[in-house]
Amino acid sequence: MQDTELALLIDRLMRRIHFGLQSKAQEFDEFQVGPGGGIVLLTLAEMEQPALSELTRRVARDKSQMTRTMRSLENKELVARKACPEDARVTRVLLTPKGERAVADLQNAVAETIAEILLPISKDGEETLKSLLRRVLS
Amino acid sequence: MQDTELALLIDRLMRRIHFGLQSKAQEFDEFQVGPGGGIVLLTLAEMEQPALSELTRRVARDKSQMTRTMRSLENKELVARKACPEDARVTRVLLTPKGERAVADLQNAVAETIAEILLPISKDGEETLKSLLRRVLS
DNA sequence: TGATATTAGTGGACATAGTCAACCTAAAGA
DNA sequence: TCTTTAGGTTGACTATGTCCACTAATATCA
Repeated sequence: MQDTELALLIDRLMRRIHFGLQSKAQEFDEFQVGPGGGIVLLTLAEMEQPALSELTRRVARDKSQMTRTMRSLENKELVARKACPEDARVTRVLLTPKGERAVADLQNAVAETIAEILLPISKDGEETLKSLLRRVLS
Repeated sequence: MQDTELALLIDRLMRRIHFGLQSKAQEFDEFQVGPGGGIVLLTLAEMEQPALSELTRRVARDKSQMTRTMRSLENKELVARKACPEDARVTRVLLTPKGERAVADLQNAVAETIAEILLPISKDGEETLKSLLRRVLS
């Protein structure tokens, strides 16, 4: 028996998160970064001034798209670029103070949404879920 | 501390599945249904001639987009529409024999991809993961 | 050292997917 | 009957994704 269930479950969960966040976008997305910019910001917040290429690998998007997302975030003054002395090809990316605030808002909204969605399972279940996903993606 | 980890994990897993499938698209996606059509076909395969509106709710897409996806699948003769006698507004959707074959190919490819991705965790872990997701989405 | 690959990043062109509003028809409710 | 609601379609627009070409800087290795 072919097991395709997981793929459909993941897709549906993704949509749930998406709609949950969208419904409160007015309250938290004051800079209108949208889903694309949001993922980049949240990921960036977990890294230490990564090279753009590292960030790109982490979010698993095309580098050309990342160029455009970065430009948009830069125009909103949420992120900044910094030259890398050791390697003139790379640009390091960092959050501006304004970006830090945007990230905090994003984190609140995402955490709230996730909490709502995870209501049907226990705290233990949630931890198990995350630990399994972490292992899969490690 | 705000927990946004799950959202990022889900996003990354989604991308993994996406790339895994894309890399073997030539082998299985002979009708070029792509990710959008694929999700619809797989979901449809699990339902009994649903109304288009039911299918739309299940995959959580906009109804206008579903109209277009359906047209594309219909042009490839993978799905067919059927009038509903009880309610003249609804159209029921069903897989054609050709569509059934496409679904079988899709299922193989997806199952194979999922299996590769889930290598780091045990069979038990996999079951736990699915059961947690099922409960969340129930 | 110098020729050649590789890597980081940008830009253009195009395809796919998502969103929103208007619209039509059929059914349900008052 | 009049009004409301649900199922579907269409159009227009935005956002994402993908592919390819290109520049500049570094690595590799003869």
